[in-house]
Amino acid sequence: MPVTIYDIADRARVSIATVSRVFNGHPRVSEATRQRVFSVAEDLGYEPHASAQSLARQNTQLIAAVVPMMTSFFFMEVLRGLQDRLDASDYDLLVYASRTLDKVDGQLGRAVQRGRSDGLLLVSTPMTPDRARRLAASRRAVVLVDSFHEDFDSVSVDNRRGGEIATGHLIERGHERIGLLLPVEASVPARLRRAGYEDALTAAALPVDPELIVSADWDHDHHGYTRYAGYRGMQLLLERFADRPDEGPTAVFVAADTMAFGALRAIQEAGLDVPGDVEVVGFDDVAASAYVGLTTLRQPMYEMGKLATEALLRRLDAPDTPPSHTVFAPRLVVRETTGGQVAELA
Amino acid sequence: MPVTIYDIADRARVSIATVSRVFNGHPRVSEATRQRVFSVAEDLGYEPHASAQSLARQNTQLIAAVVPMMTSFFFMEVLRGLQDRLDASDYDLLVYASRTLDKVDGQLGRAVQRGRSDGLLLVSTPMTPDRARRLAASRRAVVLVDSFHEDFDSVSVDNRRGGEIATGHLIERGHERIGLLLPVEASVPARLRRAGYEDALTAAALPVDPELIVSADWDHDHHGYTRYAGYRGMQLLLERFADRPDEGPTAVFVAADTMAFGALRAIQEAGLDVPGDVEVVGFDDVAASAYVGLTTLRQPMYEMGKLATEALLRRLDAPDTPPSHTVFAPRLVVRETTGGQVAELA
DNA sequence: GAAAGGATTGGAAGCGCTTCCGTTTTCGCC
DNA sequence: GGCGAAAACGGAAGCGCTTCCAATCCTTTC
Repeated sequence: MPVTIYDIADRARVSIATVSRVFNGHPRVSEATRQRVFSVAEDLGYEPHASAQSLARQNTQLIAAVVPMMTSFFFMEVLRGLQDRLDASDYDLLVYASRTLDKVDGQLGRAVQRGRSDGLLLVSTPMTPDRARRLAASRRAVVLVDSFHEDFDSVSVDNRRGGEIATGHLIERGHERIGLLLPVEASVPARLRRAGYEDALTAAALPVDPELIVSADWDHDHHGYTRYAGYRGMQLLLERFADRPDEGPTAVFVAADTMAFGALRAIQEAGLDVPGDVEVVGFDDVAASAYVGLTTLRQPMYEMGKLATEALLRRLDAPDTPPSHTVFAPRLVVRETTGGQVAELA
Repeated sequence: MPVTIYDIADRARVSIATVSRVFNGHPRVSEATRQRVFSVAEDLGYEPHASAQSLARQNTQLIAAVVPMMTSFFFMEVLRGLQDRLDASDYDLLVYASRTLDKVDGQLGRAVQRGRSDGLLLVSTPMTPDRARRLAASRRAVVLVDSFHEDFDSVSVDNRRGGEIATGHLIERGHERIGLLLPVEASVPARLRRAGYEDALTAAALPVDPELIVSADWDHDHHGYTRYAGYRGMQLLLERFADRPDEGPTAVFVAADTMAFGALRAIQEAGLDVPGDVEVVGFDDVAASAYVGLTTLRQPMYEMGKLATEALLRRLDAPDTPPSHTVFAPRLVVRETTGGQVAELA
């Protein structure tokens, strides 16, 4: 039933080798036979068999993206960038989306199976030495998005600088007691953002007060990048200073917008006003942030996805280039939560 | 360099047939050789070659999801459902995400290539006769999510009923002049929601006034499912009644939450209050809706993804069952924009 | 102790395509 | 018209695995 190159070869009175050459645009085929083969193929409704091609060519035309979808918005934007670039190539996309980081290794294993994909895009996946080893052993093209390892191409955002910018913005606005809300400790980007926070404080000769810092270590769903984590975290922070309000934070840097939404709610429930009593800065600039008027740091997620794909495609046909690392600086977007204007609609 | 079953066969002193049997859990293999083969395989770091397996078995262990990502939230939720169910199987997921519906046919073509995937999940893709033909011709397992065709399994939500519920809710709250904001006309779910809107009005003996209806036909990005489309649409609607305010709408049913956000902004900019002057109901219940307090209709997106996958897997090993159709009823979630309570946090 | 019968195993033919190596054609040119 | 080189094509060997069929090996059973 399914038509193969043999059927075409028969009907077009050529060998299968020639049919194959025609379909692969091989130059050494006469125009006449090329036409004939194409027309027979058309008649029979022939379509090459992807698996057979993969096996024979030893490549799959598939690239695999491994993505812990912690914040779905980040993921979506990166995916859009990916997909847009991929559309212009003839690779298809295999997605391994895990809800938590513990599943990543399992997914990685599947993605890396021989004959499954030609290249890997690892998004927001911390590079442990073990993972690095497995990836290297798989001898596959790999590009890291939103994480870093010197052996692999990477496209990321300067989280530390972002933390510094966010905190610096609050310092400039006159705050001295600045809270920090983080997801789980294990999150690498979060650690870097924290480092930036500390950098900014230190640069301004302000103390780093552990009392002002809360990590949502109890919340492992989505690795703490949740509205609830922000809500609870903010409550905890406020409770700490319940009996000595003037020592409490007058501003908070929340390491992720999704968390910031929860934090805003908690502040509101505590009877405080934003930005009147507490100013808030987030990180990510997810879609809802503009609507809510949240000041935040925008990561060029779409561009990151696009660039990463670009890098992967490049590496795919030049495997032995030394790794390249692209770092984007996040951009501060000032909105109402730090006294900015009501944002206009895009 | 890469190790194959031949290498294992050599070292384990068995034939490749036996190696294959061992790896496929074939019962007719003695325990002794099974052990031996496994241990050799372990030593050599053997891993089956996916493409070779696909070719030999005539199946790919891949399922393809074709998804126009009109509203990213909807897509993400469905994807989560998909992925969660798939994790428990040994299928991997190929994603064809197109930004617009015109690209769908191209993606479909790729997804449907022989030897690419075993089954297809079509999300939010209107079933034209042409598409139905192509799918049928591909002889592949197909499940439709958020769309319908009698020849294929489908999992969808009753959009018409949703429109009716939304409108009915507003009617119950005493409104008689109820606006309707739609994305592009072409959108099938939107058409159904509109039909439900008309049903509800008719059932309440209220007239259907075309002046109260606006379609964002100018906005083809994301098929009109954008905040901007809602913003502009609402402005248009308000402008229409600028000179005779008492004939204008006292409530609006917006066919998608993303659009509703824009509509809320437009209402606010017009100096009107929600819900005081205008009440608003959306559709979808995306993440931001709860935060904003938008009354809306919740689609069980996650469950739909999960169920669809379930159906696909079922069909994959019983291809000749008659198609099944699952319809979920959307659920009304009352929030502030129609005078509901401030929602508590999840 | 031999025949019957089931459990194990090996041989070999695919699965559908690519590509290396030659062989046959064709064509330009003296 | 004949020669050589380039162009066009065919044969056949893979790619790495599955699986049918037949051969071999053990147990049983009488």
